[in-house]
Amino acid sequence: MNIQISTGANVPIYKQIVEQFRQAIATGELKQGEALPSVRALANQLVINHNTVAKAYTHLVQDGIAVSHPGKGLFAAAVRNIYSDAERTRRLEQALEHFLSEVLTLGYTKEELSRFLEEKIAETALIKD
Amino acid sequence: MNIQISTGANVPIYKQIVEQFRQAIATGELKQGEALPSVRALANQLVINHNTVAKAYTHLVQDGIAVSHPGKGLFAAAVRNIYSDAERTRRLEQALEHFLSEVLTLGYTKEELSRFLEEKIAETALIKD
DNA sequence: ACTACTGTACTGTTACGGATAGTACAGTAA
DNA sequence: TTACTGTACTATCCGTAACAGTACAGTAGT
Repeated sequence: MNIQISTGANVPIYKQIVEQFRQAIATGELKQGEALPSVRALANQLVINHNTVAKAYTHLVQDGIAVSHPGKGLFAAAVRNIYSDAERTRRLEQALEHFLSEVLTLGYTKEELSRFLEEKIAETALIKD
Repeated sequence: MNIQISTGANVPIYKQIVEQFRQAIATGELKQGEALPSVRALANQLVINHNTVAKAYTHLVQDGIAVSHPGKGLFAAAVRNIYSDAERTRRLEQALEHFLSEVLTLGYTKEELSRFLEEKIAETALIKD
């Protein structure tokens, strides 16, 4: 796992870590049962405080995408639907609305948008078909 | 203009205001030359500090989607492309990647995603065809 | 048993952003 | 003159992020 953070971004470090592990597990880059780097190892690698990594890990556990074995480490959980169907739909709708709101101000036409989206989805790896 | 804010959200009030005016102007709900509510009027209406509204307004002006006439008020600017083509593309790509990243963890298939997107784009009002 | 690792849990401290309150000033218009 | 407009300050409060340091119990190899 190659985690990268940028301190200049307006998004907190621990959220960047959470996001990258979320994605790695969702895409299968990190398979079920595989161990995540230890809090101290990752903290040392990223030159940040181990508490910050620990904070990210608690989020991963709370989200159910990683399981904790105190004394052993953190491990990627089984890929499964964490949310209910309603929650899943709600999150999708919210994400989409946020995206459209962003794009609205850019003045793209529906055609341009559709074309761009289809392209991007097609080339996005590891979204199951 | 009916601005609504939620204090419970993790997004700052001033950003909520900016976002809603951005959208209102982009969609044409707020036409060029139309006046925005005064900082104090809106602050009073939303029961927030007028400095918070002023902060939102400075962002709108900086973004070029509203013009300020000190002593008179703030007015919706002409709808135009604020960004260069490169910047426009960059923002679109970034927004899309963020969206896909969000959705990736939800486990949607490409077909589901495509269908959902097309539907949503079609029903979204006022994106020029 | 010893050692070295693991996650977790504290106490402080520092820094920054968001929001508040209050005040002030110059421009605009009835 | 009066009442509005945006703008610009100062000061304060609170929450979050990140830091430093320490500590403890669980796990595993030697």
